[in-house]
Amino acid sequence: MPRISTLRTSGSGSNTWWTTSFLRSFSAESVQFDPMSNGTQEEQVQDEGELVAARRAKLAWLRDELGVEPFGRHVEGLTSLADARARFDEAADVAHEASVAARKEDESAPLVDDRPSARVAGRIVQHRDCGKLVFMVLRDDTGDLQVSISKADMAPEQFKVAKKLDYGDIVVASGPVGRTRRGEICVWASELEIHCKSLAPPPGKHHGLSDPEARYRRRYVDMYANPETIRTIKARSRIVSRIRTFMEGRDYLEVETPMMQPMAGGAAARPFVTHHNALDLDLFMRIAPELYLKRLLVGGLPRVYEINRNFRNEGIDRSHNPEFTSMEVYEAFGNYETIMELTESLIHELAVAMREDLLALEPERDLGTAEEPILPYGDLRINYGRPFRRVRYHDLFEAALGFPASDIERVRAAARELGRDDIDELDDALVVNLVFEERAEPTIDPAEPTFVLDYPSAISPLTRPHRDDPSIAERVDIFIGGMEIGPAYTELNDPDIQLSKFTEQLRGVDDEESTFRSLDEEFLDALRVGMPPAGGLGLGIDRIVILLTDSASIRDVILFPLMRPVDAVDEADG
RNA sequence: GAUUCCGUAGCUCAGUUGGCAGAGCAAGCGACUUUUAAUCGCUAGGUCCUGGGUUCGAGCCCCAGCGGAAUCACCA
Repeated sequence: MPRISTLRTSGSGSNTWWTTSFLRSFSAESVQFDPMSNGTQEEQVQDEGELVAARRAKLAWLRDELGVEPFGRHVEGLTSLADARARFDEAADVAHEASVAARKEDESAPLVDDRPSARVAGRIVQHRDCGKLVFMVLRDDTGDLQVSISKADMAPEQFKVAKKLDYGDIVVASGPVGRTRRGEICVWASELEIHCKSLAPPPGKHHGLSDPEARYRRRYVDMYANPETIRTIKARSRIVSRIRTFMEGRDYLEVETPMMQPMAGGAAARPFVTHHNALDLDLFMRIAPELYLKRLLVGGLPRVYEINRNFRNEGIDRSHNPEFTSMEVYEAFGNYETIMELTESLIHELAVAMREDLLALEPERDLGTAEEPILPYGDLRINYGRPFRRVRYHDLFEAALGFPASDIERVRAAARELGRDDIDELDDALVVNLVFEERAEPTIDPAEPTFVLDYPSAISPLTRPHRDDPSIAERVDIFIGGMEIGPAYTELNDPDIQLSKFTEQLRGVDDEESTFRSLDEEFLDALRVGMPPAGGLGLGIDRIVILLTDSASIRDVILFPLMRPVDAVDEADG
C-alpha cells in the first residue's frame, strides 16, 4: 500500500469529520491500489507528500461534498486586476459606508451602493481566514489585488470554499470595488468560484522562489512568485516589437532565412549538428544568417533584417546561452557609417521608450531626460544620450597603453606581461588585438555607449578594407555596460577578395574545425552575380534586453534557458 | 573544459569541536466580521543531493559522482 501513514486517521483527538473525510476520499480516489502494480507506480504515489495529499483531499472534498468542479470553464466579462483597482470610486465608497452606518441606527434607512463592480481572476498569493471574513490577494500579470469576503454577502457553500482555498489556486471573484477599514482597495466578493485547484506545494509566501536553479527549471512558478520575472518578459517583448517598428519605419524588410544549413557560415563559432533522415544529410544549426541575407541583397532587396535565433556550441555564462537571439541588418549602398547612425538611433530610441515605461511605474525616478535617458544597470547609470562616443581602435590602444600599436616591440612586451607564453608564435596583428582586449577594452567607460571603429584589417577577414588605409577595416563594435553588443561592417563585395579571404581562413583550421568549416561555393557564386556595396550589422538582442531591463544574467531574459536535465545520470558512462 | 563556492522540511535559511535534526513561513485541527508577512492555541512534516570511506558515532572530516552559481577559457 502506498505510504500515506503520515496522515493519521485515528489517535489524535484533533481530527474531525472532515479530516477523515478528506482521507477517505484521498485513499479511495487518488490512490488506486493494485496488488500487481510494480514498484515504479508505487513510488510515484509515494512522491506525493503531505502537502500534496492535503490539496488532493480538498479537491475530492470540493467534488464529493460540495459538488463543485474545481477545474473550471470559459468565463466572460473578466477585468484585469489593475483595471479593477482603477475602477475604485472614492465618493461611491464613502456614500456606501455612510448608508451602511445609517442602517445600523435605523433599519429603514435606504442602502446606497453605487460602487462599480468587477469580475476578476487570478492566482491566490495570500489567504487569510479570519472567521466570518476571508481576505485573499490575487495576482495576475497586471499586479495584485485583494479580494475580501464577508460571510453575510456570500452563499454559504461558496463561503465554505473561500475559507478552504490554498495559495496557488486560481479563482474568479465578482463584486463591488471598495475599500476595507484599513483603506485597502479590494473587490468585496459576492460570488467566488475556484477555476483551478493547484496540486503542487507553493513556493514561500515571503521570499518567493529565489533559488536560481528552481527559477529557471520551473519558470512557471518563478513567474507568479516573482512579479519582476513577468515584468522582464513583457519588457523584452516590447523591446523586440519596438525594434521591428523602428526597422519598418526605415523601410527594412523583415525576412527569415534557414536555421538548418548544410554549411555553418557567417561567423567563427562551433555549430550544433543535426541530421535529416530522408536526405540522409547532416545539417548545422546556424551560427549566423549572414550569408543568406547577403544573397538577398544580390537578388535585389535593398534593405533586409532578420531577428531570430543563432546556435553556438560553446560555453555558458552570464552573457552566453547556446541559443540566443540576434538581429542582423544589411543595407545596400550603406557602409559602417550609415550603420552606426542606424544603431545609435535604434538604441537611443529603445532607451527613451524604456525610460518612459519605468517612469509610468515610478514617476519620481531620476532617469535623465527624454533626450538623454539614463538607465540603471547594476551599479551603473548608463547615459544613452546622443551622440554615442566614437573612438578609433588605434587611438584607444594608444590612450590605454601609452604607446602606439605600431610599436610592435613594446606591444609584444606588454603581451608577455599578461602572462601569455605563446606570444612569439602569433602574428603581430593577433598580439596587438590580445593587448587591446586585455588592456584597452577595459578602459571603455561602461556607463557610456561607445563605438570602437577602424579595427585592423588583419583581424577582420570578412570586412572591406578602409578606402584610405587598407591596413584598417571598416568595422565598428559597440560596447555598453562592459558588454560587446554587436559589430557592424562595410561588407566585402569583391568575390575574388572574398574567395582569397575564405581560403586564407580555412588554411589556419585544425582537424576538429575542418569538420564544420568549408568553402561556401554557393555564396561565392552569389557574389560573382554581384552584390551591391553594403553596410551590415549584428546586434545581440538578449544583451540589449539585459541592459535595458537591468538584468544580472542572460538567463533572466531568456524564458527557458538551457539547463542540464537532472535525470540524465551516468548515461554517458560505459 | 578549469578553479572556487553552494546543495538540510513545500519555500527561505540556521546547524557550535564529529555526539538525539532546528527556526520562520507554508500545511492539518480549533478560535476570530476589517486582515495587510493577520493573530492566538494544538498537531504533523527530513533520502541532510547521490554513492563510497574514516570513526564507537558523520549534516559536519576524506574520495568519487550529479546539479547549480560565480570567475576563467571558447564566443557574441
